[in-house]
Amino acid sequence: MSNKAAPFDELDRKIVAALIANARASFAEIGAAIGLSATAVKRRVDRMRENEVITGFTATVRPAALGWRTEAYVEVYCEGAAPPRRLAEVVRNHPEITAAMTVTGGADALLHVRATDVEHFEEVLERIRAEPFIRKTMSYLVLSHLLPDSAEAGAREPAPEGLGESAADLR
Amino acid sequence: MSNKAAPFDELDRKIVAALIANARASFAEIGAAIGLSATAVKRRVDRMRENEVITGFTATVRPAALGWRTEAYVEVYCEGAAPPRRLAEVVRNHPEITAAMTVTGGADALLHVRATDVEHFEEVLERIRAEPFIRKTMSYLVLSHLLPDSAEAGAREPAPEGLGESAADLR
DNA sequence: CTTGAAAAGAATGATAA
DNA sequence: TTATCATTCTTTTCAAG
Repeated sequence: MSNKAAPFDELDRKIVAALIANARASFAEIGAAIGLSATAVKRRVDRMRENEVITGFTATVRPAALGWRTEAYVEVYCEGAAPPRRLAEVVRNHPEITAAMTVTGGADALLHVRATDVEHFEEVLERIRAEPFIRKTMSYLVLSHLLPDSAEAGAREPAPEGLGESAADLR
Repeated sequence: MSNKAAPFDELDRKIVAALIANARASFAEIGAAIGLSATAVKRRVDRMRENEVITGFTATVRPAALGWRTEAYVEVYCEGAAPPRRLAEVVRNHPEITAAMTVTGGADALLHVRATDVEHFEEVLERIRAEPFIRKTMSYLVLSHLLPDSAEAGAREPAPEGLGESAADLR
């Protein structure tokens, strides 16, 4: 009664860390770094994609380079009970919302918003506030980042978990 | 007096969108989709990496699969004037902080924190609050996501910008 | 589970338009 | 800027330890 199906070992962790650091690294390269053949690495990656431990591979861009120079978090307060189903619909209507979640605390939801500039952000905010059951919003404009952006990068240390699973540091 | 050095055209935008959607796509594949040879695509990608329009390629993981089941945003209030330099130092001391920025509003900074569970989160919070000049924190635990995670993925429409540059939708 | 060989496909650099 | 071609490297499948 120990590990069920070798869900995630040290080698997997290192592979994930390598792919987070560089999603275009070759399997041979990763294998060389951790002492495995390219084939072995590929099979583990395939398995982790299957299990949705790895959900995809993406390019990280510098939003300012694409013209997105304004970033904000917006707390949303709704009329009465806010059904998350309905909130999700609203959120999808505004492409400038890049992340949205329900949270504890006074607000019903927290949105991450990107806009080209402050004028654009104001326009987005007005659009959001015009949605039927949004009662109030409260915005935090992002001034400067204190960490290298890191779209959640850099698996590091294992953290103990239930039984035999392990976790890796994000960032 | 129009475009200086072809900084970012429609083809570049499509390439970025393709790489955000799948960072492991081959240059030939991307080229076929947008009517360019693999070599031409590669050269444009090289240039965008050079310009740091594209800053890297990363794997997206499902944090819960790695044991990170608790997520929160934490507002930080400091004693007196909070020097961002000093704040950045503090932030780097806690690997559970995956993003941190200074913001407008009452708080001095907003942190994104990942922990394995609520107990771990409490421990992180205590560690942060024990830092010299942190006066107060206010936490928003994330309950559920309203959008598919998207580590800032999916460039879509061009948005007008200064003169002749273009921007792409994130998400 | 692993490795290693072999065919198919991709990356890269030179050449030329 | 672009495409084509040749070389090298990588991915992927397969047989087998």
